[in-house]
Parts: sequence; structure tokens; C-alpha cells
Amino acid sequence: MLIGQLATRVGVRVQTVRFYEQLGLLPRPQRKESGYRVYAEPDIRRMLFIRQAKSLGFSLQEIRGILRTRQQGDCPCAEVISIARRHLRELEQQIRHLSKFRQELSRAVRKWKRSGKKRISADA
Amino acid sequence: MLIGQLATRVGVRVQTVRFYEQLGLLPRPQRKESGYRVYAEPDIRRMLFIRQAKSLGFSLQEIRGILRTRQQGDCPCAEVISIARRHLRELEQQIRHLSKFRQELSRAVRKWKRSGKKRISADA
DNA sequence: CTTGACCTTACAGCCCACTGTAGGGTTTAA
DNA sequence: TTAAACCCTACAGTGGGCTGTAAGGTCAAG
Repeated sequence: MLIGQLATRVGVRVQTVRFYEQLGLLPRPQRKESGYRVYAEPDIRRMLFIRQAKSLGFSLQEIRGILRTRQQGDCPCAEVISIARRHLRELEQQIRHLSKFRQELSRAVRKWKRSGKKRISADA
Repeated sequence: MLIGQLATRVGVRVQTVRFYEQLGLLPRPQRKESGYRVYAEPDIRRMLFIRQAKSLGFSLQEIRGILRTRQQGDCPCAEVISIARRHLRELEQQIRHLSKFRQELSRAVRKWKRSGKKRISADA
């Protein structure tokens, strides 16, 4: 499988695949005599893993760490868990902030409706 | 008040204040004859408002929009609410993803504990 | 044997929200 | 009067995650 096919199958661009290789997220692939990169199924799985991790909020650096741990034959569970925990904490804090803000906001809206054109806060 | 004092009082750097001015988040301040920027209390309030909005996940672009609406004497409530709604939706989706992932993860961990060094997934 | 789709490298550019630097002017206190 | 602390502009650099472009090589179909 050439790079274009791999890219199509995982839903990214060709450049993204090369970019990930450069960052060390993908191993250097075999090459044809022409220099073309050659991929197989495990590369697809790896790309999909990266995509999933990214969608969970992992940075490419973090993903590289996890993949390297795994490549050494160790389970990256502890790593994954601690990163995921951190992300969850951050998300939860954001949610708290936003919910609090949403309350303040609806109070402000009610007030504004009662009294016409009024500024929402910080009337700078 | 000069720029350094403003920056200190709201907890940002001098450059950040100038940067916000450049982006149109702050009005052009008065100047001394030397060219030094001069600020007063409303600028502090405005900076604090920006900081708060940022902490809620608003981008500087969005904040500028809100401030402009307000400057025209209109209530930016609708704008604020729709942006906040979007952010909440995104956060909730991330939370869902992460929670799902956390489950999968703990399953994987249990499995791994039972069977020694095993890969977590995507055994590329 | 040419056309077009694919591949190669190297490197520049983008967006965001700053951060830093160079090269200068101003203000205040010793 | 000089040194330190502050200010000015203009512009380059950072990090993250790509995206695009130039200039060229390869390969299969017609």
C-alpha cells in the first residue's frame, strides 16, 4: 500500500502521514526502489490509534510517548491513565466554570430584559 | 496609570496589553507627550473581562466580537450565549468520549493484569 | 511515448496567543 | 549626570498541528 491509499483509508492527508513519520509517531516505512513508501495493515491500525488518541485530547507528543513505551514491550497503561486523568480534571474544571458562567449569564439576561439596553458586565 | 501598572494589576505582561490593543480588544489609549500609554480603571475592568472570557474558552476573536457589540450599545447576550452553548456542547462531547475511553481503558488494564505484558490495543 | 495520477524532498506559510529582541527614548532617584 | 527602571516601535520567533508549494521522479493506461 502506498502513502495515498493509507491516507485515504484513515482519512488524513498524505502530508499528515509524512509529518507523523517525521515526529516519530510512525516507524520509517519500507521503500520501493523508486523511493515510494510502502505500508501495511499495522500502519493503518497505528494511524487509527493516533486519531483516536487525538480525539481524546492527547497531544502528538503524548501519543508518541505512549507508542514508544509500547514499542519497548511495556504496557503504557499508567501513562495513558495519568494523561487521561489530567484531561478529565481539566475538562471538569472547564465545565464547572462554564456552568457557573451560564447561571450568571441567565441572571444578566433576565435583568437586561427587565431594564432595556443594559450592559452585561464590566461596563468599560 | 502606565502600561506596566495596568499589566501588573490584571496579571498579564506588558506586551499582552499592547497585543490586545493591536487586535482591537482594547481601545487606543490616551498618550502622554512622551508617547507613553495612559490607562484608567475602565481599562482594568475590560482586561479582567477579557481574562474571564478567555478562561471560559472564548477566543480573542469571539471576545472582540462581544466587546464590539457592547460598544455599539447593544447587549451581546445572544452572542455570548451562542458561543457558550457551542463550548458546552464541545466539552460535553469530549467528556463523553473520555468517559467511554476510561471504561475501555480499565477493561484493558484488568485484562493486562491477568495476562502479563500485553499490548493495550492497536498492536502495530 | 506521452499524459496524468501518483510519488519524492525541502521548505515556506498558517492560525493562535503570545513572547522575545533590537534599538531606541523618558523619567526619577542618588 | 548617570544609572536603573520604565516606556516606545517594529518585527522575529515559539509551539502545536498541520497545509501548501516548488521542482522534480515514477508508473500505468491509452
